[in-house]
Amino acid sequence: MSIAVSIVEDDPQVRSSLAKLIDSSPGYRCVSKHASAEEALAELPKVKPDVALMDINLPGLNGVECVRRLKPQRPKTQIIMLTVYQNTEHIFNALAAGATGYMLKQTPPAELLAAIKEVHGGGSPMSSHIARKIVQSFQKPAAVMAEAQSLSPREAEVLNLLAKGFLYKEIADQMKVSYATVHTHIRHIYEKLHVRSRTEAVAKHLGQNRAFPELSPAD
Amino acid sequence: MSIAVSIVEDDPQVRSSLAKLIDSSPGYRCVSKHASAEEALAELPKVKPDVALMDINLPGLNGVECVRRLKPQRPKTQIIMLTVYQNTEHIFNALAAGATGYMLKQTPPAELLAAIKEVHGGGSPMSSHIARKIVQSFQKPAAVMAEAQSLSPREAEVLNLLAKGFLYKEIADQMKVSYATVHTHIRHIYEKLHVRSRTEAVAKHLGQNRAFPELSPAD
DNA sequence: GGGTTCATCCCCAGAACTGGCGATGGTGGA
DNA sequence: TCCACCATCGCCAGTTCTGGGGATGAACCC
Repeated sequence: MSIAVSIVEDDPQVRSSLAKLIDSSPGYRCVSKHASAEEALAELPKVKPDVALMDINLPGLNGVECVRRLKPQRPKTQIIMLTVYQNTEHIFNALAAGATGYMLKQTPPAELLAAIKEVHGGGSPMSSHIARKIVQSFQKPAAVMAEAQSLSPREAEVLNLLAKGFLYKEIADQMKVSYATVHTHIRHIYEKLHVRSRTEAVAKHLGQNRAFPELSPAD
Repeated sequence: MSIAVSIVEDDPQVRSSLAKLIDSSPGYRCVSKHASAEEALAELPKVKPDVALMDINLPGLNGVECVRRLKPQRPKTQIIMLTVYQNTEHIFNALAAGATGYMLKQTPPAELLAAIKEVHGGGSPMSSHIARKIVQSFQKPAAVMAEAQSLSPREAEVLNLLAKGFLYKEIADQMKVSYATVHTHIRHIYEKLHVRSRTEAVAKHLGQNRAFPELSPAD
């Protein structure tokens, strides 16, 4: 059976050329086209496509919001964002909302078809630069790495428990040491990481300020 | 100029067949082969390859540790992990350590060559199932999403600032409201997210317990 | 009008955290 | 041997957070 694809895209030209590409390729069929998120939200649950190509920059409700609302209703429909935006915020928001692929609009037709097949087969296709940005989000800055390295094993253990929101007392119980010891470890952690509170330490530890790297305290 | 590739792999057969593949493909050349992480750490800074293929399961120092130590010395060398492990912990650890690609050993030769080219060209090649797992790590569980949705815009704003480690007073200043208002918002956030402290709220907000989803307080 | 949600502000008491000051014993390197 | 680091434990003062109890006005919907 061919892969059923829906298109959500406001530009009539792009929309019809995508549809044409899909319908003219064996193994694929375009089952619906939508000019707005609102229309897609109304129609897609009935159409039940395998894959949806979703523009981000839609008039009215944007593509990310559309994904966020659509995904709970149609978890099996795999959504590929198709956009010109390469900034990390858009990427993370789209993926967090439930998209499984993220391709740039400039992608050549053959690659786009391959992406549709890949997402339908359990993969997560992305343009190469997008993939690199996602991978980089796992990599902490060298400075943070160096600081983290300076923590002793015991201190690292405490930091992990701190990050889960445990109280000092709970950490003490789990590590089979006294409250005072936990307290001391934490003071050392704060010194080494140059922070003044558990939340700052945790934010640093989780490599955070990922999606929203605006500003931080004491900077 | 062809792409200079080094191989770090303890199995002599796999090692030599990889080398053979690379050397017999135009545009690629195998510049060194290493049977252990220790050897690679000593040699690679001299060899200066463009790309290194790294096994995870090495005797002695493992591949992830090797990457962690190598990357600071050779930031330009792009490292592709080549392994049989598909579990998320290995993947995240490898990427956090500085690997930019993650391919399974069963990958067909043509794809492996494409991956080398891709990583050298600024991408991050990964086997399709690996990519999906990485993307899934951005997607928060439905329950957390629902809770997050219930936050008012103002509360969401407070939560973002909480996540950066600001004090109540600092949040108040930035939002141009009183300490009491921040306090009230935070109490509402805690109620809606079912947490009892800022760190728990932040952990939930950042969709954390990603890499280490062991246990959490009050579970 | 009545109900709801939101955003804003206030007081208070108790719990938890932060940051000083200690201390001991063990381990491992210079 | 001495020094550095680590892990463990203690006390105390001050700060910050948590969780109750209020309150007001505005906006919205039925």
